[in-house]
Amino acid sequence: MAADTAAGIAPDTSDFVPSAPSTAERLASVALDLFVRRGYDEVTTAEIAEAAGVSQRTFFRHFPTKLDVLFHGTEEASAAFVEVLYGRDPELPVGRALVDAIIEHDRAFPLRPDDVSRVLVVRTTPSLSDAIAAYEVRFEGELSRWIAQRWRRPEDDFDVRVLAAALVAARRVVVEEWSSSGGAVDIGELARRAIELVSVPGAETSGRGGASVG
Amino acid sequence: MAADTAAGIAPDTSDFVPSAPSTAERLASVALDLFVRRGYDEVTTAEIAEAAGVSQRTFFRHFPTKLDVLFHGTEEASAAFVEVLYGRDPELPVGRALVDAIIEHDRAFPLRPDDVSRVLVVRTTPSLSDAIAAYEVRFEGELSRWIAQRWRRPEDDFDVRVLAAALVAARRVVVEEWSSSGGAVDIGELARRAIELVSVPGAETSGRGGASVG
DNA sequence: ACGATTGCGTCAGTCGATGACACCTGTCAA
DNA sequence: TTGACAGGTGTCATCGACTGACGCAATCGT
Repeated sequence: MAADTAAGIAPDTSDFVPSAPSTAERLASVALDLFVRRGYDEVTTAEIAEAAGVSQRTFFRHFPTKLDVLFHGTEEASAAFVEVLYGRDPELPVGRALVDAIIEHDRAFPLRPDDVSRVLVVRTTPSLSDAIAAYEVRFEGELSRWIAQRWRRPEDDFDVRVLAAALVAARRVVVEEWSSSGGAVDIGELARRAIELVSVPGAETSGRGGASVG
Repeated sequence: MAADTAAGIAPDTSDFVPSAPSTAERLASVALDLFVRRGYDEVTTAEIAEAAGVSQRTFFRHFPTKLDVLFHGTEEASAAFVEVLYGRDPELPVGRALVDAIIEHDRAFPLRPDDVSRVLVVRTTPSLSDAIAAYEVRFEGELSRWIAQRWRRPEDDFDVRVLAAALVAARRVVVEEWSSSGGAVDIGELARRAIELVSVPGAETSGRGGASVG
């Protein structure tokens, strides 16, 4: 029966119709809509599946967990951010480069309506703020790799891990503050301020000055 | 339930028998043992309940979630740490006071066998590291209050939240590093090093110097 | 002694998540 | 054309965390 909506369009070799959302797309879209209207916890995966016209089993074939359907579509932005990060001038201090990356990424990936909805859902669901924290921690590894490369130190170096953890945490607060304003405030300004608080500007350069890292 | 250990002493005029573990105590003890032996994910709440001689329903009457049974007994230490924190000299810079608190708390609450087991369980259960992150975030609020008081700023001040988040994250790495060594390394040294990396020493005092925070 | 509280058992049910099996459809090679 | 194969799906059954409702028994306060 799902073939009616999806496969029915496939043989259509004429002009491509952008309105041929995949099952995953439909699930994510419908889910976000339901989450916004009734709250994350009040919506069951079975409901989402039904609203998308598929079985619950199919839901879980596309999204390993309920949380993943909420974050569908954010992976590209995350990956892009990492890329921007590695694109920064290796001579810049870590903090400065991170601020630059946040600003540039904001330009390349401005807030979309779906992002705003997502933030709304997260902010109105206490149990989700925990999940967010867990999500963020995964980014720590990524940032550790980046810092380790710049400092020419191993990834699991204590200093590297500490700074990565601190920066990820600071960035989380920045994004929180920013997204709770709906993207109105200048994220670059927030980032600059936050990172000045957390890392000594100029103390660590690409080669690591070692000034304050005793 | 707490009556057995604390208030239970009042009516108990005879000798107090320490070998009268409450149901919660028994559940937690049995659970930790099972977790260590077979892994957190391989042990069901029903098993824990059975091993403790109660029904599964009773398990959930004592512990809202499976995670809570693992962390049973850590609340006191956490509360004590907060107390130590507020006991620091208000004139000390935030970073320095935090390091002091970590050291003093370590002296007052050295690692117990159960703590070591807990760390082992957490470290061998990937899905739990996420949960840990979530747990840690709750501490952020506490630290925000503390910093806000020292800086005489509101709790939800941006700078306060950033520093709190960064410090909690740094502390998490410190505790990770320390507990993965079984408590062998000097946690004070780790803490000092980590916090020097994250906050400018001497830059912010009780009144906030504002030197590098502008 | 009596009503209230507390602790627990039992039963049934919800919800997230997974495994097993079968079906249908499109593709590609023989 | 035929047949093997893969991808996406439905159905059924089940697990495991967790909750609500009801009832029983020991204990506690007055």
